[in-house]
Amino acid sequence: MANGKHGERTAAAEAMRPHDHGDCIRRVLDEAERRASEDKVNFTPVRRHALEILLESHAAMPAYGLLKRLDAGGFGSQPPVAYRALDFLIGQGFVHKVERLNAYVACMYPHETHTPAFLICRTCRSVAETCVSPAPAALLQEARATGFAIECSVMEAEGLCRDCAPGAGAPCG
Amino acid sequence: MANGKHGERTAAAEAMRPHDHGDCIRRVLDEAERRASEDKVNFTPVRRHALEILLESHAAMPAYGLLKRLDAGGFGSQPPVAYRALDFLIGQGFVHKVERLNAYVACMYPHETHTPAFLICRTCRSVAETCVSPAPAALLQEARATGFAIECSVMEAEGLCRDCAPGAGAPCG
DNA sequence: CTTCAGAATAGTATAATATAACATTGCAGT
DNA sequence: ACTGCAATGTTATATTATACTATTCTGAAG
Repeated sequence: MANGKHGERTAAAEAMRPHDHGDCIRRVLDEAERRASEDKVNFTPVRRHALEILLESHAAMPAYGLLKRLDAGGFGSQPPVAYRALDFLIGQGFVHKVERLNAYVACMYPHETHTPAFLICRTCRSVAETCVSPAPAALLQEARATGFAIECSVMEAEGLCRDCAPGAGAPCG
Repeated sequence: MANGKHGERTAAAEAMRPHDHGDCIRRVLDEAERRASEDKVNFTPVRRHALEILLESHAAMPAYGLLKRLDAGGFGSQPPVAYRALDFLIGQGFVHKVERLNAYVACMYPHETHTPAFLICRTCRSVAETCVSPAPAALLQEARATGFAIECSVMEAEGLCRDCAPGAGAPCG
């Protein structure tokens, strides 16, 4: 099955097939670096390291997992360390939160502002990001009808990735 | 602004306009009762009371808010009381979890299995449920392309409801 | 009627996620 | 040097959720 560990097969959208993940990381990191200097925001060591950690795999990582890694890197062990880095990275659009998992994943499309959508495997917890339209048509329509102004949306589908295909029952109600 | 309190205006889909919320509650409760007996599941007092509490408003309620109310009703004060009731209600499709808020809302369409979608006001936290297709087209397409089997999906849009229309910046990154 | 199995509830403890609040540092602009 | 702001350090606590064990209730089998 897919497992999202660095260098192994993952189920992330563009990572369904084995790929040079080193390239993957470099590409995104370079883009982030470029965007940050362009926007004159402070891409500090802890922020950069947090992004590097999340980029190691296409799987979502919980905040406390990230914190542990940051601590190992000498950036401190208290929750605000991780949450501040995440706030920044999410603000810049370099990282997304996967609400369904309460976990965080590096954005694979940092070059464009977009509304992400995720395919989440309930078995291996791999997360595939796709880059789609701002919101499902039905929601847009309902919003128009009721005078609701959509600012951002969350689209997450849970199920089984190809590699986890056979057994078990649905996780949702 | 909309506020979702019982008997006042709310921004929930069918509740954008003032309505007889008593009818609203009765209708859903009756339907739940019917479905429960049809499915031979045990709609016990604590489960029923939990649903009644959530039905009081079209806003999402956190688990510990529900717990407090259940405790006030004599059903116990420990977290499992609320989470067990929620597990049941969600399993039956009578309640949805709003992932973005980590909060729970009574389903307004208990008569049909469906994938819910929500419009969440970031100011008044009102939640409007709409009843839509299983997943956004783009996700379905991506799923097909990668062999991912979608079992359920989450669609949540955050923004400003009509009543909260003017000021402030976006909450998302 | 008794016993047994399963569902539901009660209760305890703790895990996991997230933020508030305040102190300190370091640097850019004046 | 001073000042103002962004970032970081630190402590504490809030919020959300689950694991686990024991007990009670109820209905079906014997």
